[in-house]
Amino acid sequence: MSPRTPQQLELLRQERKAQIIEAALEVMAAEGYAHATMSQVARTSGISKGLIYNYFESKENLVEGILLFSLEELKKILGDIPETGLTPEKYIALIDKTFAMYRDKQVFWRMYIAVMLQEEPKRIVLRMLKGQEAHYFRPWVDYYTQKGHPDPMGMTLFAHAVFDGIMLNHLNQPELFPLESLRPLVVQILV
Amino acid sequence: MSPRTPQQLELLRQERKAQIIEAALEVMAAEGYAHATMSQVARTSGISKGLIYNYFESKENLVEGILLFSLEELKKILGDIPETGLTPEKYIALIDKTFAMYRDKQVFWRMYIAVMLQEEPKRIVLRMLKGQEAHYFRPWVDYYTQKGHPDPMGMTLFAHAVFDGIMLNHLNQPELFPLESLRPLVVQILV
Amino acid sequence: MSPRTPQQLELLRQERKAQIIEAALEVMAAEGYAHATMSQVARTSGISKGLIYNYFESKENLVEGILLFSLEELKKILGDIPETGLTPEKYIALIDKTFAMYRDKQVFWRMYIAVMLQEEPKRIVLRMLKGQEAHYFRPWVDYYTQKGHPDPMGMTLFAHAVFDGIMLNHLNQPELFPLESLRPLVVQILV
Amino acid sequence: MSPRTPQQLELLRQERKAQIIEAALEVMAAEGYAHATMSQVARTSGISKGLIYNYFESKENLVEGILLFSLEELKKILGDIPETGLTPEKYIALIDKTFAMYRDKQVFWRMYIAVMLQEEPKRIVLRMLKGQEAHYFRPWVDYYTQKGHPDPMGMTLFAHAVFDGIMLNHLNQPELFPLESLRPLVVQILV
DNA sequence: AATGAATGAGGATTCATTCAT
DNA sequence: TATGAATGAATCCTCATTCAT
Repeated sequence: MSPRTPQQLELLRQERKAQIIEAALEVMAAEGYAHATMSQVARTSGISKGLIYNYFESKENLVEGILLFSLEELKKILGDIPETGLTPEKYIALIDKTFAMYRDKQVFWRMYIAVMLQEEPKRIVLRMLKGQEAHYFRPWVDYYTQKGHPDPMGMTLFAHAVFDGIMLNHLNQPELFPLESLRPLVVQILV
Repeated sequence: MSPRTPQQLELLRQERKAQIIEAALEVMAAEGYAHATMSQVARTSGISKGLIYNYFESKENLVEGILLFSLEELKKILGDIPETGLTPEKYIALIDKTFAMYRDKQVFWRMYIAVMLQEEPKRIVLRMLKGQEAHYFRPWVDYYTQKGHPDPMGMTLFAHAVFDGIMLNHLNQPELFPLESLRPLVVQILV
Repeated sequence: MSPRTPQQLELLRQERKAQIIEAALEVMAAEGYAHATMSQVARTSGISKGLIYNYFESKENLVEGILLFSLEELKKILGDIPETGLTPEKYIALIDKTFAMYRDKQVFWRMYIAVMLQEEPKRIVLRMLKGQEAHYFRPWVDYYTQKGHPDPMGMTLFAHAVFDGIMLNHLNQPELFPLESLRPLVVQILV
Repeated sequence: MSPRTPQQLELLRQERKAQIIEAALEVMAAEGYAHATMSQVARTSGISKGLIYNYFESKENLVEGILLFSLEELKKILGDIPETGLTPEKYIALIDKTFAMYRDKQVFWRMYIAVMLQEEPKRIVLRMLKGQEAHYFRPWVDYYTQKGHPDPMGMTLFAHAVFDGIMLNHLNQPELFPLESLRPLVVQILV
């Protein structure tokens, strides 16, 4: 037979990569970054160990891949906010979408924090995020400025701290931190 | 040399234990819980590996020791609040003490989160904390009740989420999350 | 396109084989036999891994191919000596040609020795050479016999040891073992 | 019981190290550097894999250890020659001792060459030898100068090439390169 | 004939824990 | 009580070789 076309190969590679990332996300969520083994990822993904190294040159590199992939997912939540700005309605919708993610993508959040707190991978993430904060925070700063808040940047940071804190606690003790009952307070204080 | 009295021995044990915990805290802060090795702890503490196992029966057990030790430290911050309750002045003082700890004991907080997010050690912590939340949250619930807040428990959780979120972000990007400039907002919204 | 004739196909095969061998020689010279990988050979030669296995059934087999190929090259240096015998003039010319090879084909010599010293490939070479030494040494034995040397076979071995020793040292420390300044001595003692 | 004294520990470490080197030498001689596995070394030495890494931080490092150890052995052969210089009698004795080593320490020579030809470990060896050649060659240069040889340095290199060439060939085909029958020629031509 | 994705056995290395002294 | 040598299971990673296309 004739060999696969470059297009076919590219497609195949994309699929495999997604397959590996999905499995890695699952395993690392359950075991934690350091405790998860490449063998587990291989078994879970149904892909041989060797092939994984064909796509990611090391375990650390795999984590980087996961993070890149996940950040793309996160961006989707923001939707057009970075371009068109925040409104109260959009803010509330964002809160709901974010809370939904806290519920459904625990996998990612757990890894995100775990990774954040380890020196090595942190550098990877920071490199990825560096210089994007200003751009990322912009809609909030504008929003609180328009609302006439005396310290828009401070309020922006405060708002983000609230989200991270809720996420962290919900991750650890979901029943103690029920998102629904926190929602009204969050809306009232932040929006 | 005359044999030591039991009291002296007990004192010696306590000192050694503190010495080990301090070293472990230092190593784990730098390397992360999973990446830190018992050999490093031994080298840093100046105590032989064998002897460490005389004081802590496993690495996990050592982590438990660190957490117990650290929780004691944390309790000191609360002072008499659990017994005598919160007042606005005490609340503000508590905020300042907490922020000071975020600055000075990054070591502990880093490990605290890292540990929180790994399945295994988490159970240890949870076992330690279980059933204490009600008791621990009490002063806040009372405080917000007295203030006439419509959802004292929700506000209590919200307040704690704020603290955790600030801590998490300050840990990762201290210059982006300056505690001083957040302080007025925190006081205004929470107290 | 019209189908190629069998002759064309055979020619193509020969070219491909040479292409692979050349690349393998290059890679193995740089990395050493054991450290060189088939993937590197594929990349360097511009021929896919799969196709390489169409020409050489294993890595070991590829090495054998290289050696066979290289021995042919070596034989060319000897020219008609095996048939017509050695004369002083021919001997000197041979020395010069050999020294030139030490300079230009380091690749091959390095691999030659590396291969010699590893048990597995050595067997391959020995199998190839077995029984040829007598034939190969003949011109030297005859030469030293005619010169009236009391131990022609010993002198033959001695001469070959000299060449190998020079090659080995020149390979490792070219600037310490300058071939030109050794030439007069070699001529004087061996010819 | 009381712990071992530093002296006891040092002695123990020396013994273990020698034990490992001996086994490694044996395994690498039989299998070649690259093909030898740390597991084999462990099995042969009767020492656990883990402990080997307590003494040598990597496989490459182990090779370095072997070479250092072996070079010491080699120096013993030279005896007082570096200080007191060469005489014909000493030269002949040296030839005999060297030939004896070619016979008995094939292990070392094989590894020596193998290592020489691999880029990475070569640097280790070169670093060890660098700048020692002049000192090492001195007795030979003096010897040939006194004999009135027109090119003492060239003759020195020639002599060393002879030894290396004989060693290389004897290693590969001992029966074809009988050291005894080469001895008279070597003595006659070099001494 | 040609490609490179896929496999998996094998090898280097780490580290919690034990144990002789 | 105190030491650090010793163990070996567990883990990451490599690479010759195969195979679907």
